Amino acid sequence: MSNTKVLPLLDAGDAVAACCPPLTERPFTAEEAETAARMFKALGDPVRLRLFSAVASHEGGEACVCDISDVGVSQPTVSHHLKKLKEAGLLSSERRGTWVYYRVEPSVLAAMGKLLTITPAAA
Amino acid sequence: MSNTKVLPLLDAGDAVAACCPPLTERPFTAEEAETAARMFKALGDPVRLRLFSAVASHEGGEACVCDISDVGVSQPTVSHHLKKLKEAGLLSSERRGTWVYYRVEPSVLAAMGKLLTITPAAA
DNA sequence: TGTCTATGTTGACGTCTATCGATACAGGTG
DNA sequence: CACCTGTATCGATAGACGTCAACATAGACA
Repeated sequence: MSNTKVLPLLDAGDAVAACCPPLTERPFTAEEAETAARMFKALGDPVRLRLFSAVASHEGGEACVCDISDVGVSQPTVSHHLKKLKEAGLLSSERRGTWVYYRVEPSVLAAMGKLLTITPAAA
Repeated sequence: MSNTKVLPLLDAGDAVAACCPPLTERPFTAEEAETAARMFKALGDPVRLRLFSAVASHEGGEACVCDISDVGVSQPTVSHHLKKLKEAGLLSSERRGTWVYYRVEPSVLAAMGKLLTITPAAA
């Protein structure tokens, strides 16, 4: 908490997109695991997964908070989870007038999908 | 081995494999999110991710504990994390003589990959 | 039998995290 | 300006989690 000087949100996304080979290709290094685990961890909470899925499946890949906040937890908790997803590089946000819109980072989604690819060599 | 039905490991794997559409297809229900989040959470720790990657990339998709336990934590911690991966349905284990071998569940890996597929409708 | 190695389990400890109510901030409307 | 709505932050708290040392268990071998 004390060492949160700056939040490198965009860097996180880029790092994730480029960091890692498929899980089945070779053993991850400590660094690769650290980077990739950050993403998996972000999706490792049911509420966050529902929020992320709601945004990802929304028209245009973006959604207002008011459209997705019906997940059974309080408003501060929703805000907290959206922040976590942002810090993990999975979502970006933009305020337009009264409402705040969250959007998925497609490159990150693709990178995660590649991680779970089954390589011919390992199969 | 005694047929203790304590841990429904295979059920967890099956549930994961069949539970969920791509994240971008429609908002997850609470139940779907609960199931899928269990997997992501299991991979959301750097040590577990390294262990899983080590097993998945090992010859034949299986590895002895002794081959993968060099991840910078104590032996009990390695055992603890392997257990977690087992409970999440990502790995299965089998004792052969002195050593215990862990193997990846390929169907689960494929199911997770499908989760992260970008559907044409959402793109 | 006893001993050695490989792996799992237990119990404890410190840290992280999900959650909430209260509050602050931002922007629209009157 | 004041007021209302949508969203973020703060502070507190209960529970989950990662880690280790100590101990337990399973199999191989003499």
